[in-house]
Amino acid sequence: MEKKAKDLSTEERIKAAARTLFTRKGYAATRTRDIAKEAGINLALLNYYYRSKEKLFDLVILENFGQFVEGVRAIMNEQTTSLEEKIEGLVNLYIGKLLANPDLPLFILNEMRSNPKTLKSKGLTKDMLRNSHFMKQLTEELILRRKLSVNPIHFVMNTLAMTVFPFAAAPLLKEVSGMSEEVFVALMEERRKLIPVWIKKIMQP
Amino acid sequence: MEKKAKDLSTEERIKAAARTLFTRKGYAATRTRDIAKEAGINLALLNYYYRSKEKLFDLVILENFGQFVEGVRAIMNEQTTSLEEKIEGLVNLYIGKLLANPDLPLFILNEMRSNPKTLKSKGLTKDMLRNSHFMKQLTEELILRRKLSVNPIHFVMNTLAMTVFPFAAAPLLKEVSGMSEEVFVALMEERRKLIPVWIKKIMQP
DNA sequence: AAATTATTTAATCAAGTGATTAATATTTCC
DNA sequence: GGAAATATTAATCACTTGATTAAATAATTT
Repeated sequence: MEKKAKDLSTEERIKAAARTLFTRKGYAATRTRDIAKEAGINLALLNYYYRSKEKLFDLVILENFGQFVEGVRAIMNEQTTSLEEKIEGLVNLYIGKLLANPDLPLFILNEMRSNPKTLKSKGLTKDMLRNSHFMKQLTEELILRRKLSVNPIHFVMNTLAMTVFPFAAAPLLKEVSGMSEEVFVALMEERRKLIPVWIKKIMQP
Repeated sequence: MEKKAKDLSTEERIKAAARTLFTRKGYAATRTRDIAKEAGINLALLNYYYRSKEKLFDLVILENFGQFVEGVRAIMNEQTTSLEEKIEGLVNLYIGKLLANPDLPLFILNEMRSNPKTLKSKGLTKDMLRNSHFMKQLTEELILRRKLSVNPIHFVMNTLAMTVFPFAAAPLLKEVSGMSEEVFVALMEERRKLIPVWIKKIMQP
């Protein structure tokens, strides 16, 4: 079957609909009839193409985790960039990703809580953090050069926290602060530059 | 009926079971039969005491949001403490809360994403942040004294991010770093002192 | 002790859900 | 053009789920 220009195939439309709804609402709260309606197809086609709701969900996990970690390994293991440049790269990567897909953080956090080994089986390798050039540089900087007795993991947590948490908590932050979506997005754009500066500051002895 | 010493009533046991499962798994993924089994009761009692699954869930939301915001207003509006002391109080409050109930952050974040007005109808008032003494002190410190052109909301986000995110992301952080639960808890305890220091540092011009 | 109220249970129900299927339509291949 | 393959649909099914109910038991009140 020749696909129409600019249009997805039925198979792709089902997967896109599934991804949207599973990411936003989770597995249990998403009905197969919801997916069919979102995709604009008959329900039987979901089973025709994907065999079951669960197999479709497995695909969505694969894609979401793939998107979550895409680009990380390259940044973390670039041999010619400084620690500071790596942090800038990582922060920019994630702010860009999450502005485009604000439902992703909660999906990842929820799935990791339900199935902690998911990330390992979906592409996470040791060189994304533990055996990365980044971690080597961070440890050298903190322990050897600055003689800090603080565990370097704190700074990894802080970098991820300041970058990812605002997206996961956006509805909460908007409610407690009264800010609009526009203001929120503007703050996230500001944080591209601010977060690396803050991380640099808190690493000072 | 006289309740046995040290034992909850049937009604309380049902609510405790519901809270455990709803907080961990969410509304849709929790079956009423699951709750009945967890509470050790016949399923009909759930409807006898609470009328429906949804009403029971509403109670759990009320309790969880109540616990989430308990203590915040007092810290935020204490007239005799400094900005720094408020930050220390807030960080200690939340690290204590979340060490005791690590499932709470994701529950709150999920519920806020599903129903953004929930917090407003469950006890959030403007004097918890926007009209708080804390916010007044923060704005004064940043704008008037240090002449920073950075939106004070960034620091609120950072404080919450560094405090809450590690708990929400604990499975992810343990997986990428390889640390154990014991190491994780130790790091959280360290952060009681570290986070206020970091916040102080990033507020420097 | 009897009446009343509260609690508990097994059985059952209606509605919803994920999956299946026979039939039909469309597209591709020879 | 017909056969084969692929795609699609409405109807249906078995099972699950939240809720209900009649009956039995326990506790409380009179």
